[in-house]
Amino acid sequence: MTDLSRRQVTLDEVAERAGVSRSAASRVINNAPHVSKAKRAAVLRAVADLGYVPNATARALATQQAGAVVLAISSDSAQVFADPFFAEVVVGISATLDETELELMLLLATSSRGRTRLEQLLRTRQAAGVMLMSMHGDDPLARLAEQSDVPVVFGGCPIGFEPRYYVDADNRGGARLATEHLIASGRTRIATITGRMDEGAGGARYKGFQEALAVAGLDASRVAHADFSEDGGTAAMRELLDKHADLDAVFVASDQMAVGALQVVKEAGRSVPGDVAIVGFNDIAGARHIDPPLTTVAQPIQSLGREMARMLLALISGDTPTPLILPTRLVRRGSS
Amino acid sequence: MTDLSRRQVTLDEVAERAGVSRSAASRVINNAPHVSKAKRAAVLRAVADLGYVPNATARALATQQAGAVVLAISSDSAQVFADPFFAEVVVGISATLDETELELMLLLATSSRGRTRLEQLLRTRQAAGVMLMSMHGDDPLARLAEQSDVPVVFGGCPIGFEPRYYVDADNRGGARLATEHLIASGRTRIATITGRMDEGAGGARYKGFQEALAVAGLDASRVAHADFSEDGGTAAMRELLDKHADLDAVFVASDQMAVGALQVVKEAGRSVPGDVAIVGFNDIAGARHIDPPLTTVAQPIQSLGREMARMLLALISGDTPTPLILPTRLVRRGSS
DNA sequence: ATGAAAGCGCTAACAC
DNA sequence: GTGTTAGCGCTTTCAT
Repeated sequence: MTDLSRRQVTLDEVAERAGVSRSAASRVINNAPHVSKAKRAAVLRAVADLGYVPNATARALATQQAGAVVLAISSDSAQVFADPFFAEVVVGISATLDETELELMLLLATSSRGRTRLEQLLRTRQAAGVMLMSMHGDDPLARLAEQSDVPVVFGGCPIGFEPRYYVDADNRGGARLATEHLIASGRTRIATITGRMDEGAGGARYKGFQEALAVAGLDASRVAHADFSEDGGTAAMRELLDKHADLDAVFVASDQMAVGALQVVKEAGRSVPGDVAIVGFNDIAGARHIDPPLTTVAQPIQSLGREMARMLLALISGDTPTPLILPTRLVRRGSS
Repeated sequence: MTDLSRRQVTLDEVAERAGVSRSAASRVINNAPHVSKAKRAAVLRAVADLGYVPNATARALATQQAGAVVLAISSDSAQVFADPFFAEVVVGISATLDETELELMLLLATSSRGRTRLEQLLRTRQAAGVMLMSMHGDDPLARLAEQSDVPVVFGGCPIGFEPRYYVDADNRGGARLATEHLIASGRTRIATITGRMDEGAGGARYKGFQEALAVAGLDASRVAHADFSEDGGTAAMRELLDKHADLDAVFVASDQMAVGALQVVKEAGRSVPGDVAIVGFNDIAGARHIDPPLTTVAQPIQSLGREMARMLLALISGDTPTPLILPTRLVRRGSS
């Protein structure tokens, strides 16, 4: 009987059917106190009979609080979202949100339209909260987000400023781990290919690399900068081979770049890991299948999503969480 | 001056500031006719001064139409969304939606809660439209979606029934292409590893395989069923090698499975493509980097997303689009 | 061309 | 416990 109802069933109809006032019905729906057992039951029955589903829009308008949170990816190209990384993050977020009434909106704030939308979101309280990823520190939206009165959690700590609330992977620690591993296996002329230095992850991984080398008293001058992409890795590795022909290992700040770099090294006639050891970062799905299988630093991506959502929920309910750094770990495979 | 406004700026405030009635202001905002040039200008100025942004919730309530569309992934495990495939789809969808006022909500309808949410979405008009992916034909939600009075477009044609509106990749054609390529290169004892046969893509790819073999008058009995996953591919390949030791080629219905299969073939001491040629499906990012690089069938994933969104927009605005099949193409690499 | 008034479906004060 | 009332911010007849 609930099937045929094309029209929205209203609370008034439920109330009428149950023979109670609208407020009583409302109280039952939101299981608030001050309703007699009998009336409560009557309302519940009416709800079932009529197939009542509260109108989220009306509720949002009345309560002045939105029923959705937003995951916004702020970046120059929508293409970055194609990185499997985000899909994993979304799975984590979704898992956490699943236990609430909140919906998840996705905003690829890539075009100027998208950015405007994000800006409006931040200004008006159309969303219960916002999760922001791929934010560059110098992006004005970052500041705006920080000042906004809608709760905002950053995913990844942008370079240049530390947001109040964020969850990030331990990029620096992971890079140290990787570099120390290289050192421990006897390498001494260790290079690095960095990611974009205007991104938090790029800077942090570079810093970790430097630290490890400093502690060991090794030379940290063999560095080439790239942009996290495979092609970038290719170019950077060529540069490295060119300028620092003596290198015997390289810490590459992303697996995608490592793939490109590996190719170049092999084409240059050097063996991996014999002549040159390589360690990547991210543990992408393909990492174990390239030849040789890539040693890399894995980060708990789904947890990242889960924790971002959790932190946002905390913020929404008025708590004051502290930033979170999630551990990374080294996955040893053949390339080092 | 627009910065400090913590409170929502209302239309009334704009109207007052502009010295006009609320209706006039409203007309300007929605650029409706019947407003004098002077008043229009005044309102526009007030909007700019105050930093007015219409309240989407209130608007939705008044107009009875939602400001968001939903992408729902219906599947037993949230994990499927981690497939990079969806990220690409989302990029496509987002690109199309970017030109509209519609927001994108993401619903991983995996838990029973998630499914309930999807169901309610379909029953109540809380969303302007819904895009449904990974639907199994026997899922009751599929029927419900088909009857729902909110516009629904399917991504991928579920097995068992053909939805009114869908966009799909040419899975059957792609599989034929792949198999024909194998035949053309002289293989005669061709096997296949299928995906889940309860999914549209799984069935269609298998059918394409059969067709190609039938046309060539070749035996199509060498088949093992798997579930699209790498582990599934591994197991299926073992089975195949066991039961049909004479095979000289295999069409694998997904790259993930192909990766597993390739491994098994090599471990069995057979060379690829010398002894056994392999063709995959999907052209995942890693396909070109495995050894040997994987020949595979590529589908236009972003286009899939774009077209789904376009079709949904058409539906929302009252048109009656026709289903779309997007072409696939063979990407020849080393494994065949 | 213009403004007044009546909702959209819900919640929340407030009286009883 | 219970019901009445007044909004939330917007759109939309309907008179003027």
